[in-house]
Order: sequence, then C-alpha cells, then structure tokens
Amino acid sequence: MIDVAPLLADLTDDQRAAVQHGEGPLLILAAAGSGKTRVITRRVAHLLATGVPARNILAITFTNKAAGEMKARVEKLVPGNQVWVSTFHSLGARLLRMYGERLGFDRNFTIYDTDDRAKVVKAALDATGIDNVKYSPERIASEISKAKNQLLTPPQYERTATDFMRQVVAKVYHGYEKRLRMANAMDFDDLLYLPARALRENEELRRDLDARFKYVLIDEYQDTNMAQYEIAKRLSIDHPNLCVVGDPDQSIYKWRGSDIKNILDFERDFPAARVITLSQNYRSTKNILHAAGVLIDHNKQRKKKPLVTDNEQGTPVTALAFETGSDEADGVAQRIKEAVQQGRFKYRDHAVFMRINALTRSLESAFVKHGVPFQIVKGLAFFERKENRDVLAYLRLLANPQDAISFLRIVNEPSRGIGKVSLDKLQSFAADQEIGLLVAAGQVARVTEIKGKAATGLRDFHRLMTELRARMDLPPHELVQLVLEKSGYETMLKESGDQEDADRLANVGELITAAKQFWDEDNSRTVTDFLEQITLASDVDGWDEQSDQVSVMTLHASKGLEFPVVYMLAVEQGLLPHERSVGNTEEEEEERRLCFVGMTRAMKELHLCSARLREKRGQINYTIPSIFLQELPREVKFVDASGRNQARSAADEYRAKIGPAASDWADTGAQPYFPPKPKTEIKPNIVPGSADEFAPDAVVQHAEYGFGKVVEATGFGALRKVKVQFAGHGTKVFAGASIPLKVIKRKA
DNA sequence: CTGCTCGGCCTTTTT
DNA sequence: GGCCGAGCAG
Repeated sequence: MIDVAPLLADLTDDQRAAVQHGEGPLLILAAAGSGKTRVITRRVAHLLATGVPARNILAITFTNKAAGEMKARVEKLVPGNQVWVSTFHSLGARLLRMYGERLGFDRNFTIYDTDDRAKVVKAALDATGIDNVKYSPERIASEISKAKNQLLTPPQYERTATDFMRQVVAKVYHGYEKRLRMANAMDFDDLLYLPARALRENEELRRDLDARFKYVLIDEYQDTNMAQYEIAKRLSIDHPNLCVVGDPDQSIYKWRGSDIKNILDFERDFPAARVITLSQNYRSTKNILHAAGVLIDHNKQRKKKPLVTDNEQGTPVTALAFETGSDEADGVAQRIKEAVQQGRFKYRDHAVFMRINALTRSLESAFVKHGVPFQIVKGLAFFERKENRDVLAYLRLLANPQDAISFLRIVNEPSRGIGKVSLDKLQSFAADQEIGLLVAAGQVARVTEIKGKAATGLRDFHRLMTELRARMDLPPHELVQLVLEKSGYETMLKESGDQEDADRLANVGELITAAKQFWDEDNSRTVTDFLEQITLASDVDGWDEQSDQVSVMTLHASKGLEFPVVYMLAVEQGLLPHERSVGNTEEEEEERRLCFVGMTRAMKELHLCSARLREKRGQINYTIPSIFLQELPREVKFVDASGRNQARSAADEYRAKIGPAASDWADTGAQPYFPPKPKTEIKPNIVPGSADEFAPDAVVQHAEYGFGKVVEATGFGALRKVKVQFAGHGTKVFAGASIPLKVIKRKA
C-alpha cells in the first residue's frame, strides 16, 4: 500500500478535502491559479493509494499535452499504474476502435479534420442538386457540427428544420453522413457523438463501461458540450463518482458548442454532489489578480466571487499604447530583450497572447529583427503544409482504402495524367457499384468512358497502393520513405529545380523524423496511431516549454498555462472584444472571459498593448481602445509608448500608405489611451429615436462596415437620417427609428 | 490534361 | 494580403 501522507502534506484544507473526497459526485469550483491541476493529479494518486484499481479510473483533460503531463505526474507519485488519462476526443477514438465492430464500424477509420469535413460537405451539397446555394460548405459544416453536438441524427435534425437554411442543412447532413460512413471516416464530432449515442442506446455497453470507469474525473468542465456531458453522465449512473473541475469565468468555447450550463447545473444534475470551492490564487501578484477581478466583474451573467491571493503586491499592470501595429511588435520585442539583458527574466518566462492568429506576423519579424528567440505555439502548422498533407494522405489511404478524400487528394499527385473529367466518371462508377474509389480504380477497365492516359494512370495508382499496402507492417517512418520513393513524389520534388520544392523535400524529411520519433517512443505504435495523434493534436501539444524562447499563442491556446511575464496584443475594440461578438451580450461576455483568461496567466508582470493604427486585410485603420481597458481599475498604469521621435517615421509611412484612396476616412479622434473615467459619469439625456442618439462626431460601429464616424444626424423617428463615414466603406446613410449602429464613443 | 492568371472571397477563436 | 476556384491558352 502506498503512503498517503505525502499526497496531502502540502495542501490547503480545501484542496485536501477535494483530494480525500471518497465516493459520490464532486464539483470543484476552482478559480484561476488555485492549483486545480495539482488537486486532480493528487486525487487520482490518492484514489490509487487507497486501493482503487487503476483500470477503474478515467481522467479527462482538455489537451493531449495536459493528459501526458498528468500521466507523468501520477506515474511519479504512484509508479507503474495504468490509469487512462486522455482528452474527450482521444477517449472517443479509443472507444470507437475498441467497440467499433460491436457498433458496426470498421476500426481502421480515418479521422477527418475541418478541411476534409468541408470537402465532404461540399460533395454532399453538390449531390443534393440545390443550385445557387447561398451557404458556404464551412457554414453548413458548422451547422452539422452543432447538430451532432446536440446528439441529433439527420432525421431528428430534419424535424427541427423550420427555416430554409436548416432545410438545406438537413438534406446535406443526410448525404454527409452517408459519405463519411462510405469512406469509413469519422469527423471530430463523431468521436463524441457516436460514443455518446452508443452509451445512450446500448444499455449493455453502458453498464460495462460504467463499471469499468468507476471513478471519472473531468478537468475544464466549464467547456464541455452536450455530447461530452452525455458521456460523463452515462458513465456515472451505477457508480456516480464523477468529479468535475472548472471555473465558469474561464468558459471560452461556447462558439464550439460548449455549454456553461453543464457546470452551473451540476448540482441539479447530481443532487448528492459535494461542492468545494478553491478561491485562493497562488499564481499572480495582487495587482494582476485585482485587475483581472475588476474586469470580470463587469460580466452580468456571473456569480460574484472573490479572488484572493497572499502573493506580493507586485508591479502595476500596464496598458501600453503604441502608434502602429509594427511599433507594438517592436516595443514588445525590445522590452523582452531588455528584461533578459538586465537579468530580470529569461526568454522562456515571457508569453505573448493575441485574439487572432493573423497578428503573429508582425511579431515574427520584430522578434527576428531584435534577435529574440521565440516559438509560435500552433501545433498543426507543420503537418498542414501541402507536401506533408499529401504524404499523410498516402498513409491515410493505405490505412483505410475507403478514404475518398485522401484518394482524391493524391491520385494525381504527382501527376499521372488523371484529370477532373476522368475522376468524375470514376466517382459516379464507384457510387453506382457502391465501392470505394481505390477499388474502382482497380476496375477501371469496366469504365468504358475512361481511356488513354487517365485509364493507365488509375491502373498504375491502384497497383502502387496495392504494392504499398503489402508493406503496412513497416514502422511508420519507413513506410513514409517507401511511399516517397515508389510514388514518385520524391523524384518530383528533387527534379523540379525549384527552391520551393527543395524546401518541401526538407519538410517531408522532417515528417519522417517526426514519424521515427513517434515510433521510437513506443515500437508497438502503428501508422493509424501516428495519423490519429497528428489529427487530434491541439495547438499547445507542439509547445516546447524547455527551450529558452518566448511563447507566442492565441488567448484560447493559453488556457491552463502560466508565465511570469505576459504581453497581450491588440487590446482594441474589434479585436478584443472581437467585432463579431459586438452587439451580442453573451458573446461580449465570453470575450471578457477570454481577456480574463489571458490576464490570469500572468504571474509577475502583465502588459496590455494596443496601437492607434492597425493594419487589417491590407488596410490601415484607426483603432478604438478596447472597452476592457476602460473597465480596468485605476491603479493600472497607462503608458504612452508611441515614442514620438522614433515611431514617427513608421507612423508617417503608414499615413502615406493610407493615401488618397482612403481620404474620405477621417481620424476618429479616439485616443490610444486615457485614464479610466470616474464611475459617476453624467449620461447625456438622450431621447431614443431622436437624432441626438447619433450626434455628429460620435464613433459608431456597424456589423458589416465596422467603425465609422457620424457626419450628420437629423430628424426624428421614421424621418431620422444619420450619415456615417466608415473606414474603407465610404459614407453610408441610415434612416428610420431603428438604426443598426452601436455608439462606441459619443462626441467628447 | 496541365498550368497559368485573374478575380473574388475571406478571416475569430479549435478538437 | 493570401488563398482558392474559375477560365483560358497550349
């Protein structure tokens, strides 16, 4: 028996209570930085120590990286155990591979990513014959995704389809599912949806798994969706030892189907639940925690709760206002370099967060310029390169010959003289015969319309794949090498003489290295395992926290991490909060939580950056400081970092670029920073429907045109007219009592 | 069938 | 500013 004392020694009373809690549901409301990961890890170890068999414990984390870390920590505390620790998606994949055949699926299924999914949707959409479709495949795909997250089958969804769009989606959803099953493929949602439905409909399976996983622990519970909730619940009926950990203030994935109600209603769903609150923060300085606390307090739909820490006061949080986006990048790079040179921090102590990925570009060049080592934390980027996707498609088709998307991707890569026309014919032949495309390619002689080069090419391709399939016993990296040689892909890249192709060849070489590493870690791993790991990898999974580099990532990716020094970029209206959320209270509150998550990652220093001019889609616009900056407490230090003297030239360059093309656009007059206003601000007495609502010079926002400045406002009610100058959209006139404009800033 | 150019589109966040 | 798809020439 293992000694439990060391598992409890350095915990607070609340933490210890959570670790020691025995049977029955448990809700741990853990504030940011309250040591929840530690609590879950210890709890798993404690369960093992008190005699619970490892196979009866299931721990769910939000990323594979977190799963790996937890596994390692538990292993250290209780060596030699075999606890399942994984993400919901990996769990789903694992269950489907184990029980798939029992449920009517082939265990060698391919997991389709968002890109593949859009292609399948497009094919299904085209097949419906609905022309002049006004919905993009992506839009329909996300609607289907929502349906699956709500565990709706195509017929069930169809019954809810009252409006036109839903009717279109319902038709596509049918065909989409058919295509996925034909291709023996799963999309991300299937990995939750199918197990959830199986647990709901197959009582025998449900009972087996409930008994297998007597203790279920779920981290980041505030970001679970309905399918995940269903899985958790169905695994906790006979053995209701469900322990969930989360923080409603850190729910940031509503757009992906997460339902904050899962955590808010936990006590209703499990009336016997014990609730433990961890409110003490051990991560941040008082200044940082207070600023974050004051910000999140602006959310109306929120249970007030204290954020307390015994940590030092620390340096004030700063709001750094730069002149342009590139000044901002430069300034951040410089400041980080300085801190390292002065010996205050290491590079790896720094993180830079941003709302959207596109903002990494200017930062990248600034870091290169200043010689600051950095890594952009975006796990999949490498595997998303065309050449790597191609090679992986070969592997996917080998592992699953039914995979239509992979077939279409590589059948003519390198060129085998097979064009679109021939492929269309092959596809209709395959559909008629109800066979996969690869099998159809082997029977190309039966398709009389395909002849000449195309027919030979298809036959050769089929022969190639048959030959390669016989070598599936090879370790993944050797199989990749063989694919490259036999397919002609390597020759194609080698002989082109193009520098770009030489780079591609090098990337493919790195892919082989990655495959070898994967296999070296565990020789029993297969090609399918390799593919699955790549597809289910999250952005932080590729993060190297050992090397001394600045970490650059999105706010979403930063969840669960911590850094001594944090810079947040572009804290501006339209970016944070993002413009797509403006006007929707729920989404605005999620943006505020996102900002809160970013802020609470910081341990010692927090800097919120903004620029007065920001380039977006090749256009330069004046920005408006984020509403979140105004909501911060007074002790936040507003710093004008525009460095007039040196930044002048960059700003002037920007202005020169704005040029006559945008001369109709005037400075909004918004200041890059300002001291917070006193709460007792006198609201002007405005009659709704009157012209005063949009007084000239007010800064307003429109859902489509973005920010603008009111030029003229006259009339009342239905006769009201408001003329607005928009950045990049010229002047527009709005009329009537109800005008789709949001006032961002009234005339000073 | 291939490869090129042009134009329209987009762009939140991710498993 | 970048990507994808359509359209056209070879």
